[in-house]
Amino acid sequence: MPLLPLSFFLRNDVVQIARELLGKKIVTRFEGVTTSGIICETEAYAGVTDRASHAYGGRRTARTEVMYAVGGTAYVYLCYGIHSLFNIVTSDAEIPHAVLIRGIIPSDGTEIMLQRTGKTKFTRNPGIGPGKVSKLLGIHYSHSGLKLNQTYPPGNHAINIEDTGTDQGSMKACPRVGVDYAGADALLPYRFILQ
DNA sequence: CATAGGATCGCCT
DNA sequence: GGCGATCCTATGT
Repeated sequence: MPLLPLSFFLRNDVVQIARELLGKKIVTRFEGVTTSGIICETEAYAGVTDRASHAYGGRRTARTEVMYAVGGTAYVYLCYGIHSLFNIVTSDAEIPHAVLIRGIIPSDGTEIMLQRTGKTKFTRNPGIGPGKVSKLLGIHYSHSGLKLNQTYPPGNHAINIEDTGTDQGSMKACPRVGVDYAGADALLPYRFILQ
C-alpha cells in the first residue's frame, strides 16, 4: 500500500490530521521483523497553546525537543515508567504539534505481537490503549526522533504510515484521556475513535 | 543531588 | 473499580 506523502504531516491543522489518521495503517520494521495495525484511535495535541501538550507555552526540554522537529517525525516518550507512547509530529519545524496514537487493530504479524505481549491468544481489544500500541508494534522510546515514511535500506528500523484507500467509516470525537490538569483544554474534543 | 509525578496497564477483588 | 508496578523526566535546592 502507498505510503502517505510527507505533505500529509506538514499541514498545520493537527486536529484534522488526527481525524484523518483513523483508518490508516502503521507498519513497523525492527530487526527485520514487520508488524502492522490499522489506526482506530488518536488524540491531537495542539502545540504551544494547548495546556495538555508537553510543548505548552513553548517548553523545550531534552525529551520534548523532538516535538519541534518537522512533521513526519516520531515522538516517543516513556509514561509511568513502563509504557512507550507513540506520537507523530506534524506541521513545519518549530511548530510542536503532535498526534498520539491511542489504538490499533492488529493487521500483519499477529504472531509476533502475541510474542511481544507474552500471550498465546489475543484478548478482546488487544491494541486499544497507547501503551499497547507501542507494545504490539515494537516501538520503544529510544525510537523517538525517527523519521517516518523514509525509504530506509532493509535492515534499518522503520516506521511507516500507509494509506489503506478504504473509507474510514464513522468516527466520534470526545475529550482526551488523562489530561485533567489541562483546565479548559481538557474538554476539547481532540480524541477521535473509529466506531 | 533528591524527589514527585506522569497523555497507563493488568491483575486483583 | 481499585491499586501497584516501575523508571524516566522535570524541577527545585
